[in-house]
Amino acid sequence: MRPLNPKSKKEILTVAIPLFARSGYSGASMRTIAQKVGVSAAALYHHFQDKQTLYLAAMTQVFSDKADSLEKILSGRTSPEQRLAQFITRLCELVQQDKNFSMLIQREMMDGDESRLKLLASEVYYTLFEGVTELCQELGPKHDPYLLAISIIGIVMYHFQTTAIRPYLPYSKEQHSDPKVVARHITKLVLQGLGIDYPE
Amino acid sequence: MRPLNPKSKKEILTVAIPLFARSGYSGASMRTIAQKVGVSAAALYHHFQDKQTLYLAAMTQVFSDKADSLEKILSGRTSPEQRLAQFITRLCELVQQDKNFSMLIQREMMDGDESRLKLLASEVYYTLFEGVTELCQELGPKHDPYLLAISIIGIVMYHFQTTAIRPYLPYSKEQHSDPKVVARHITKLVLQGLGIDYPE
DNA sequence: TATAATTAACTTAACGTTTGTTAAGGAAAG
DNA sequence: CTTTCCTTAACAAACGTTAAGTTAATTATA
Repeated sequence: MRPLNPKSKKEILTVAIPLFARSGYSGASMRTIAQKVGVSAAALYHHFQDKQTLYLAAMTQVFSDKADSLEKILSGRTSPEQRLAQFITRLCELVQQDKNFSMLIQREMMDGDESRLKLLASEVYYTLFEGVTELCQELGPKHDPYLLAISIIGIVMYHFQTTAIRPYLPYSKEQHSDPKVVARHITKLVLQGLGIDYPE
Repeated sequence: MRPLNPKSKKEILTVAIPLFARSGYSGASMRTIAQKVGVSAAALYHHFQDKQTLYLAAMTQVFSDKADSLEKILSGRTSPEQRLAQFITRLCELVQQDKNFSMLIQREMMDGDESRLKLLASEVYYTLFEGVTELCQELGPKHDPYLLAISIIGIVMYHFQTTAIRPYLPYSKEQHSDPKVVARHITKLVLQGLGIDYPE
């Protein structure tokens, strides 16, 4: 009989995303995804042409609208220092609250072929990166804005990438996973690194 | 007939390492590794109990001695500023010249279960991290030394993790991949971030 | 010193499993 | 009566792994 709750594309993606994030493309099988959805493996092919298509749809879904709130901050009319602080804080929150997002970005940067890297760049990074680079230029000519932009984004990403190994490292404390604490640390470091006094 | 050039464990590892780095554990098959070595898949089982064992041996080989040169710098008797500058420069060189190293670290942080994370921590990170944290304490109490240590290592790692996607981002220039340029940028940023004047 | 026994380093062939994917069909909603 | 959303069954290919046999170098024995 026809199922009472037909599974939509979105439901499948919702299940597939964390599986791809945790196990990678080759690590997450169609059967595993199907099972978690509560459906046969063949059913997935009713919604998606093949695994690649499903994977790409998952990527696009995770990436969409993610950069929006960040771009809004970057194009705000407050002072550059405030925009930087807000940007860092927001990025920390984002990365902390949606682990799939940062894990999938990471995987794409390692596994992605040219076409998928282009997708990642255009869908997530490009405009965002442009905004950060321009903000860096505003903040002062002390550093190469490109290198500075990568540094800022990199610090944030890395702090949360290392979450899993953190417990096995010395001096580790719980507060180091708090996005607010991390955000303040990074903001302070970067602003002072730019020769700007950081209030409080 | 018996092969004229019997393949040693090390030769197999030399081939396996870049394959694991590029494709991950499940992405690199025993047959692929064997083919690249120039040997049958079954031959690998003469040298290693199973795939897990081969993988772990590859990890250990890549990680061994990697942290040594860095630890030497950290325990040097020069000024803290100099040690930081040297450390950052050396880490940039290391990560740039052995891509397998940083890719495998990255994969382990994502894929590794508890036992493998412990291996990674004890084999690569622990002593190194301890050294950087202590250096950070010496450099001044302006920041939490733990967060600062992660930030420093993170900036370096991220700069080289993003190499693949770099060409598709705005403002990208070739010099941004030069470890010397990156090292100088990071050193300047961090030292100024600590309120220390960076010479030159 | 010649020869027999052992061992290291493989080979081919096959195993059972899992993989992505397809074919054929069925039930229910519009 | 078509379309949507699924099912079970099956496919060939690739997977990790093992069994059994082969060759050549090494070692032990006579």
